[in-house]
Amino acid sequence: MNDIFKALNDATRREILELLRQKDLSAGEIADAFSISKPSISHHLDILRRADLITSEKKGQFIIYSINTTIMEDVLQWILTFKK
Amino acid sequence: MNDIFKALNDATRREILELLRQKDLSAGEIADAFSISKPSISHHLDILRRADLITSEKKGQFIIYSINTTIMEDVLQWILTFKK
DNA sequence: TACATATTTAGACAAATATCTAAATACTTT
DNA sequence: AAAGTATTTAGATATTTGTCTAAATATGTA
Repeated sequence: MNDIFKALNDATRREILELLRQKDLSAGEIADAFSISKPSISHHLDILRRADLITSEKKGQFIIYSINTTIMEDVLQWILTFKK
Repeated sequence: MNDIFKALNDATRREILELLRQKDLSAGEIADAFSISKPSISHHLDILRRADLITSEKKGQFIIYSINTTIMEDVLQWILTFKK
């Protein structure tokens, strides 16, 4: 739970999730969407992956990232305990 | 939105919200629930208040904190865009 | 008014974080 | 095999963050 909130506590990472919500993307494609260096994006992807918010799969020369929405369920449940 | 995720990105602050979910508490009562100093708790309360996750009201010598669940709605909506 | 209680503000410090450049690794193509 | 492309790892650095102690502010009570 700590890892998830930590991962979500960064605007760049939240934007990465919003991109991946639409479709799977390679690390390079993700990096192209931002004006920060590829190593920095790689680091963000690592944090998201550790939190299980995304998964990665090697496709030849590329590494394709996908969102894992099931983990969002945990956050959802936590938030829901406050509603009402 | 950034402020909210920032506020939620700390186990102590999330526990404070869980306490306040049950009932309003004074700053001192909140501090008593943790083993960190009162100034540190005061700082956490400030961050939660800035994020609008809690409100405070002076009652004589005490400051009573209450949870503001309406702000949780924003997080909820953000999370929900990822479900399904 | 003087003292006690409740809370915050100020200032310092160590740990964590986001970023960068340079180098390493892995795959593809010529 | 050599060169090019994609991505990560390593190491450095500046900023942010969580915590502390000491002091300040505000309220209540003797």
